[in-house]
Amino acid sequence: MADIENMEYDSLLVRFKDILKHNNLKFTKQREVVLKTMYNNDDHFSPESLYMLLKESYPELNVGIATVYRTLNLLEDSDMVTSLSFGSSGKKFELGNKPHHDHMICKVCDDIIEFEDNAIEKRQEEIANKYGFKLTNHMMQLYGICQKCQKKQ
Amino acid sequence: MADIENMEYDSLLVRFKDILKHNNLKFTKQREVVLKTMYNNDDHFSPESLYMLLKESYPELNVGIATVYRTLNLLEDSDMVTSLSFGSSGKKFELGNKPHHDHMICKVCDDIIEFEDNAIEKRQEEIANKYGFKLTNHMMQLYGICQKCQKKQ
DNA sequence: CTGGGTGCAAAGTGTTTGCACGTTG
DNA sequence: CAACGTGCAAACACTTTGCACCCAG
Repeated sequence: MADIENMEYDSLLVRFKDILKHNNLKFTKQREVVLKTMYNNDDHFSPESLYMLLKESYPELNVGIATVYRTLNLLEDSDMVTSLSFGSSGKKFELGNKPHHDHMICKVCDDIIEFEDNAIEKRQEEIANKYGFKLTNHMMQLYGICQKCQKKQ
Repeated sequence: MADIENMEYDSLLVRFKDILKHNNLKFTKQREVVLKTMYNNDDHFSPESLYMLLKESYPELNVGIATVYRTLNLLEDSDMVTSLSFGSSGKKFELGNKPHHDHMICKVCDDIIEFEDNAIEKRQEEIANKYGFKLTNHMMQLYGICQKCQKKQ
């Protein structure tokens, strides 16, 4: 997992082009627009919601949902995006240009709050070591009710 | 989330019957057999694998996959089983008769190692408090390569 | 004997794939 | 101009649902 934290858009783009070149893949308008849209609308996207946004923003490109899936999978394989899998109804993807973090998810409004915590990361390493397990990555999600939704009730 | 830790099978059964009664639902052979099978073969089941095991163990009941899904959902709603959602290919369910724990998942052999860690649980509470977030539950999964599979390579 | 439960098959989801055509390098 | 990429629709995998019959209470 290479370090792509805190990169601005141009650097992400360069990195993406590099990955494409190294794999004999081509840089297309569709691929560009997926990356750019995820960057500009910093958020957690379902393939569907990203698809909708792309149709709206670039109607002339006529992007297909299959391309969105293909591009997201490509970006994930290249460690440029990360996916979260919730209970049901598919994954959400986020651009990996931020330091590693985990997520708190509100059960009421589905809002996602990001947080980082080194203490937990460190403890995870210790636990893995104890079991002789070689850690590559993890996912942690805290579920509950966010401040806003608590007040509404 | 009521406390159903460390219950033996009979207590689980009583609890299940109570839940059914309170909701005007019926105690059927199929529902009984799902609970019993999960208890006897303490494991993480996909609906499919549980279904296979049921067909093998109780061929005369002729259980349908739909009933397995319905029963697992019912048990989950009643907080008697918990589900894990992995990257893709659906959820796995486990009976909630053990203290809370999290999972390490081997990317090579798909083996699941359970562990508990109070330090992390406590830290999660602290983080949630910091954001005014009311925590109800969480899931944490560590991905990597287990000891066995490391040796094989 | 009545309302919920079941198996079956069909319908829903979300995601991937085969194909003919289009575009990149 | 030779791949590779794309949109489309069909295929897939997993899960839910409508229905006629069944069974628990």
